[in-house]
Amino acid sequence: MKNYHHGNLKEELISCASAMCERDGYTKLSIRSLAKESNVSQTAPYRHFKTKEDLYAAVSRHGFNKLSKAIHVDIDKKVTKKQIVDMAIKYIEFGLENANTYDLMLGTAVGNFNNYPELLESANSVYDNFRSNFSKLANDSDEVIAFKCITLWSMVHGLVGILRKVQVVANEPLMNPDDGPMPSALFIASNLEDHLDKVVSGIIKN
Amino acid sequence: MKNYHHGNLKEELISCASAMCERDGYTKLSIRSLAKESNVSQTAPYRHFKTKEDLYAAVSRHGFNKLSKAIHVDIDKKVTKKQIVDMAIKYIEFGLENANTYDLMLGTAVGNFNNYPELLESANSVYDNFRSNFSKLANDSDEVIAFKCITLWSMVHGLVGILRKVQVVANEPLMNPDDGPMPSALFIASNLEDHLDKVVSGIIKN
DNA sequence: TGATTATGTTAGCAGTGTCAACATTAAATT
DNA sequence: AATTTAATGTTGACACTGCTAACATAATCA
Repeated sequence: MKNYHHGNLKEELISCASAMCERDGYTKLSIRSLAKESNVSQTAPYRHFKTKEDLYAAVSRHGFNKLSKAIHVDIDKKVTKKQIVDMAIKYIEFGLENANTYDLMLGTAVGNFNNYPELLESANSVYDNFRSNFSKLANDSDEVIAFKCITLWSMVHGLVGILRKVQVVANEPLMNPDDGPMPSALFIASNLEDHLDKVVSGIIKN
Repeated sequence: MKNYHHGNLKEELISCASAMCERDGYTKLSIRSLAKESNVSQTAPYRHFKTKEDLYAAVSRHGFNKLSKAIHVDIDKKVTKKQIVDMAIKYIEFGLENANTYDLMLGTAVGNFNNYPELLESANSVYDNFRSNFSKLANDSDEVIAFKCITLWSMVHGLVGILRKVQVVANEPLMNPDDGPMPSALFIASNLEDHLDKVVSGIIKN
């Protein structure tokens, strides 16, 4: 019988699941619907993902890899404050443009990254972008660099979350209501640049 | 027949659901398990919550009210930078000590707060704590105040999220591994105070 | 070639959100 | 006070879910 064995199912499932996740949100992503959309039997995915959390971890890893690429800056260039601000903006843009996937990545759907070494590695590579930038900007101890990284990461992570809530929560004239329920990442970024600059300046001053 | 009509079921359901949510996480909270734990029939909750999102909204509102109380500072007192730092620390402590509920509140389980006016009101009351503090600290325009609020809220929100991930993601000596998978809120707070002080200083300087 | 392993399928269990139909009580109307 | 109506509870059912067991087929390797 033809294509009883698919040959490349795992990668196709990850790719399909990633698309479904971003389209409908990870809560709507079911193993059965994924199987259906991939034209395999209900339980075929179980040959590649032991549990649903395994599938989540694979999709999350996919997202972290994408994020890591998105915020990456060339390692040879001299690192300036502006470059760090740029990285922050790219991070925020990723979070807003891939909101559903971001929720999966930074949420609690995958409980403990230690159970998924590959996911851990991909998440670490995001962190490494922060660290390598800060370490080239000043001569700080590892602890201070970690402190700066956490501060900036918290800032941008928080902005991703709050910017999606704030228009709903506060009736402030900060954002253009014509932009719909979620203001465009570009609009936010243009306003944020000054702001991030100040925050980063504060962080750099240690 | 005795207690066919419960009389106070809705509040008991909310209270029970809130406890279950914080105990097991909101994803494990099912209407049926809630009904079971409350000793009513499977579908009794549907008389009070039309959908599961309705139930989520009620639990979330419960959490926002608690958070609002937790970070509230007396309106008569003169507002100092330290007071804002204290508010930030209390916010972070709440997020870490009520992590599962916080995920529900600030996540995407309730899609649009506009569909739940009471929830919106409770979430707004948290925002009002930020705003009222900043507005008493300097003579800023509404836009500037909003900007400061969003910055600080993002910061503390981000810290709640990242501090729960960072130990898993980065192998930095920032936190004491003896504290287990989640470092104690007190430990973090003691380290964070200096840091938040700097961040708040940066925000205040506009 | 033959045995083993990897990868697919079908059938089925327990749990879920939700609805329809019915039962009982409280509240409103006459 | 009696009766109608609405609120609040129950039971039963449907489609969907995560997951497992039992089986079928194909690829790999001795």
